[in-house]
Amino acid sequence: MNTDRKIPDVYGRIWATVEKIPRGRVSTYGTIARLSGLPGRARLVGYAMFNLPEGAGVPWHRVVNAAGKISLPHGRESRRRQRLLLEREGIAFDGDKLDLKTVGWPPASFRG
DNA sequence: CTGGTGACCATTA
DNA sequence: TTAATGGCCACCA
Repeated sequence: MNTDRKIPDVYGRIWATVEKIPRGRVSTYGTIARLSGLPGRARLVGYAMFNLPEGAGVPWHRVVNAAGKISLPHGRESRRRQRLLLEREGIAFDGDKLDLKTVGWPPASFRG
């Protein structure tokens, strides 16, 4: 394969995990990191999202922080777009945050 | 090499 | 509840 790739394949692994988030659900940076085999590297997931090319087909909007809030800074266009895309999928917001217990993925009942 | 930054998170107080 | 702290690691000047 490609032994002299410039982009770390962890990016591709992270993006592949994000693609698994079903419509109407959200996951967190830490969870994506863990499911990608990169426990404790939540910041790397944020970095991978930041460097995500547009039109890649990755549902980046379904990734929020552990507090259940959109992590993009205020005033940024993509922040408003993320909220819009989530509400479009039927996700309800209470102020700035959503309920991870309800719309979080994987669901809490995953275990067992 | 060093130091700063960031779409993070768990712990502690 | 908020705030501070340490850990994490790719990238850049």
